[in-house]
Amino acid sequence: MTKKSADPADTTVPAARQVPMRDFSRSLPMSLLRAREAVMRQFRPSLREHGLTEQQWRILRALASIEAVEVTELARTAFLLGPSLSRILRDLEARDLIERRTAKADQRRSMVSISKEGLKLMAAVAPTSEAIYAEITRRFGASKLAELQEMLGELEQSLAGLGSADDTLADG
Amino acid sequence: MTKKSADPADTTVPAARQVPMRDFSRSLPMSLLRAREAVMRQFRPSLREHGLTEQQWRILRALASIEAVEVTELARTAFLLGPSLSRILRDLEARDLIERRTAKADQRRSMVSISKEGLKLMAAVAPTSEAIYAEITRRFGASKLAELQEMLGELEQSLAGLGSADDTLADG
DNA sequence: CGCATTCACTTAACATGTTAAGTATCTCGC
DNA sequence: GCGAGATACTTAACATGTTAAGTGAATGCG
Repeated sequence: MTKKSADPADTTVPAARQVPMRDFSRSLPMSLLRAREAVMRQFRPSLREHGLTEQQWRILRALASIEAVEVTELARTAFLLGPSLSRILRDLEARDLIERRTAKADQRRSMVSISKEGLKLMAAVAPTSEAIYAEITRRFGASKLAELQEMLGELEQSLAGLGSADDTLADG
Repeated sequence: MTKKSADPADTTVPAARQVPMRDFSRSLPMSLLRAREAVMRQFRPSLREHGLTEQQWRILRALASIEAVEVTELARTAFLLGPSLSRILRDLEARDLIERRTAKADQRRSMVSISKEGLKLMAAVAPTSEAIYAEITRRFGASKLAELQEMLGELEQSLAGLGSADDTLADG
């Protein structure tokens, strides 16, 4: 732990230390991953008590503020890929937390909405969830939190359209 | 795509709009998730070309700077859970990218190190990876990037020891 | 020593991420 | 109105995340 072992005079090195790269643990992806994990660790226990995973909760929340959405738009909102969403919707429907009906105008489209059961579950989870979020805000600082979110948004913007030319998740 | 289809005249509202919560898409977990995805989207194609996943790459990078580590410490460094690491090490070993030997002092421990093949692969991937990182830094701004990482670290610190009392991943 | 406990790791089971292929429906040009 | 292409989703296949249980080896205590 306290042993750096990055000693230039270390002659016992079998193979390593030959590929020059940034310190791995300080890379941006790792920072983001660790930060997000630190945050989600706070929420998971509460969600778990209600039999919900993080993604299922995202979907319910996305549905709570609207009447009904197509699957594709829901995927964009909840930031899930189609296949993941497809599976989760199947399960949520089996649990009667959501409802699905085929759009009249376009038989390909499936309109998804939250059910009465789903709303009841949300009402049960929301207070705890909000309390946790409030505690995180208190610990980190509200203004700092806002600033962080601002920077995260800017980072996203910086990289928009850099990757694949056909970024499906891009905001039309 | 350009069709919103959120018809206000749809009087068939089933249930929604009854659970008061923050705007879902502006929650901290979502911001972190989107930001990280925006970043990783840049790296994945290059890694994929070399037959590596993001996690495999994390492991190789973690191994490149040391001689050998126990699996448990590697898990902490690469920020992977034991079971995931166990599987990935099995695969990387089958591909001769890493080597494993049981510790003499403690037969339970398994010492992992990167192989010559692994180093060769890293040497092949590193340039592109560094170039991508440089481009991200250029786009977002070096000082802003440093500031962001600083804030992410603080966020982590804020939440350390809030979740489970026995946070195994805590830095000793 | 004997044995319960702890430890390091693996396996198992289920859920999601990710890419590719499949299916049904729609659109459009002709 | 028909057939090629686009669209909206689903299924499939493989890899990882996550939790729980299993296995073998070390520790500690009587």
